[in-house]
Amino acid sequence: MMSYKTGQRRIIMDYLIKNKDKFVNAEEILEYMKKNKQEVGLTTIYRFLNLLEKNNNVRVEIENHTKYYQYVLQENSEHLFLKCKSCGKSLDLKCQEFEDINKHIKKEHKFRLDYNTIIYGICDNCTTK
Amino acid sequence: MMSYKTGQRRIIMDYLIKNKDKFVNAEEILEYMKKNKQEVGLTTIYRFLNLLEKNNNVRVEIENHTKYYQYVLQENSEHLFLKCKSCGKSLDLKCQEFEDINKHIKKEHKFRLDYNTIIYGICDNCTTK
DNA sequence: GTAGAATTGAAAATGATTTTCAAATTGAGG
DNA sequence: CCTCAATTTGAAAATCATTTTCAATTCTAC
Repeated sequence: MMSYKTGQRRIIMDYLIKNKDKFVNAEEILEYMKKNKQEVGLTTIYRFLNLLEKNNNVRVEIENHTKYYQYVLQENSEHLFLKCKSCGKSLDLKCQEFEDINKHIKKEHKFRLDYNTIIYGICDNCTTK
Repeated sequence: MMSYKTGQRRIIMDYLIKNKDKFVNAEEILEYMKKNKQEVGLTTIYRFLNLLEKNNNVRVEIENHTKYYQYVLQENSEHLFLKCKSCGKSLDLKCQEFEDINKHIKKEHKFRLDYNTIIYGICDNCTTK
């Protein structure tokens, strides 16, 4: 496991978990830290985010040359994630159908799915307008 | 449809189609153009790639701060695409199982899948080493 | 304690992409 | 063929998130 029990990493970690339903970027984390008088440098934030990414603890999304991160809780770490390309609405795909797909991909295509993959689509609401 | 029948866009287009099995970046396209004495500026390449992306004609992947593009042929434009995060091996998911998943997502989750989504995993070969 | 390793962060560097803007090309109508 | 407006082009400059550097600080064993 990662050593974020110590130092500023724990602080960054807490922020990520608190915001587990959004995608946040380094700048936003820094902003929050500043407001709450937490001393963390931008470089440290970037370094830790890279670590989390390498360890597959986060979903990563890039928009406008900026990386956004979402911490993946253990309980959701085996579910695919669907997100609307247009409005951002998103959900964990927990139905049986996806368990089946995972099995199918494993058996027939010999791949182990990366559950942090973000699957994109357009939600009904965005389609009809 | 897009107006790439004219000018340098057609040249870029041809290159993308010729390399439809890889992901290529702007610099590689430029390099190729230079070698073949085709006059196309980097700016034009970037502009056209952005256009293709907006029109959902390409799959986009970002690695090391660099965007890589893969042209999506009409015939594959309704299949999900699976790629190994480690070695890059990839395939179009054409089985019935995925047709079913598409229907499921449409009916139960009210999303229209974006077929240009890249689903990541680890292939057998990369898993066992 | 103390040495070695890991972490931190300010400042500078990086580098792919975008913006700007003036020149060239295109295309629709006459 | 012209002509004019709209589109496209590209060189150079600007942008800006991220990485690198490196010296200082903190942590961890022993």
